[in-house]
Amino acid sequence: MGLRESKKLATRAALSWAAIRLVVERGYDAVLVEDIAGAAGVSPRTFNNYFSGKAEAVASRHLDRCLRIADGLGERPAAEPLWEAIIQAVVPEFTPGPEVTAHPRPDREAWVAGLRLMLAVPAVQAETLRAAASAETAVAAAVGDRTGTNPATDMYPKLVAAAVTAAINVASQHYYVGGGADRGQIGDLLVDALRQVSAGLPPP
Amino acid sequence: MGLRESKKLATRAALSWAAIRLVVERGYDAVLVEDIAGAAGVSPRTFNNYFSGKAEAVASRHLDRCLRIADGLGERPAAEPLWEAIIQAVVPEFTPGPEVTAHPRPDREAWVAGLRLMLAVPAVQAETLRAAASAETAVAAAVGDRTGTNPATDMYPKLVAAAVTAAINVASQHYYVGGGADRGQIGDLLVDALRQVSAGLPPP
DNA sequence: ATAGGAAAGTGCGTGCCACGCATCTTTGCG
DNA sequence: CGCAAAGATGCGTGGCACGCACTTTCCTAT
Repeated sequence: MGLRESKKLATRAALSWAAIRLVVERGYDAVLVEDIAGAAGVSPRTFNNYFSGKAEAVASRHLDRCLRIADGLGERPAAEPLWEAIIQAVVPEFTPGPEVTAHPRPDREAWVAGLRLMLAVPAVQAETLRAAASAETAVAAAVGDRTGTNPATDMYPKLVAAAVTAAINVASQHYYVGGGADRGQIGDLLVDALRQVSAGLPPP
Repeated sequence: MGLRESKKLATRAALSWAAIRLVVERGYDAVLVEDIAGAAGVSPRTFNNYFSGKAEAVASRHLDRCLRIADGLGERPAAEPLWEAIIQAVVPEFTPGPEVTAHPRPDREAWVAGLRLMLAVPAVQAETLRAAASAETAVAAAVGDRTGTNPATDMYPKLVAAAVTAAINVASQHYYVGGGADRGQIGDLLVDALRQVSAGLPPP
């Protein structure tokens, strides 16, 4: 990768991170595109070369995460059962790295509160869902490779991808919106949700 | 219901219908909020008393449809198995009424082409997904009633609702984006998708 | 029946935003 | 070293979301 592309990725990451940080800290409406661009050290006009709007910038980290899930699924051993491979590909993307867990930041509750507010903004919800949905194509392709099905003709791989997205959405919502953000591990919720979906959701 | 509420519903329906018709005919960017308001016989300012933007107006019919699914599910006999009730609640909402099938309009292919274009607009995709997701609360409540589970504490009813949405999305996409909009019935795709999801999506 | 008040519709003004276009700067390569 | 392509920037414009104040319409309680 040349200098060109790596700088582009760095700018994109800086913009996305700045967008999230500022929105969590100040609230969605109180953050201007100008602020985000400034925080990322770039011109306001350049912001729109990367994202079509504030909401897309905020959701782009979720998009990247879902695309990494598709990649991760493609790299699981072929002998592994499908849903086990899915779980192994999904969970790591939602477990905070050591750089987060090492710092038990005192403002964690403020951060979570800001996150909740951010996720309650309609435009953010919409763009987040769209990000996940657009990544489903890549996930479906990986599922197609693994199961020998064709995403263009069979619904099966697309259904699996959409079901995975659904499980992720429900688990995330249960974790953040419901009061789970304090006591439980989100990874456990994810595993639970994915197992239930893969079991066909029979009435209990 | 008083005159007040029925007028409100009529205005909302008129705005939503006008938005869809104009966007399908002319393309998303070529339609101004002013045009939609004019076609609905209402002031431009009033448009924003009903919808936060063009995209939400376009997606509102899908929102209504998903909410009717929740209602319909609540009215299925309690003895009916859950997933059978779901299928019976979902399918009728996607089968065109006799007022559509009676008229084999000559411009049907143009309409479908416009529809495809409309569904390809990012803002429309995002708002459509958000509409379905917000209706999931109602669907989850109905599932909770039927199965004796609590949407506030258990993920199960929310997972069912999200899985239903996922199946609807995949079947719709397969029908419109894929070439199924001409030969097949969308109802068959929906039944197939819902059955696969309820069977746990085992690899074929 | 009617008066009072709530709810909906409207007009205006404002600030933000998405994006086309032209220009300048940086990068990769011969 | 110099050139062509890609990216960053500045400017201008049309549109949009929404707060606010005012008018109109409808419901309700006396």
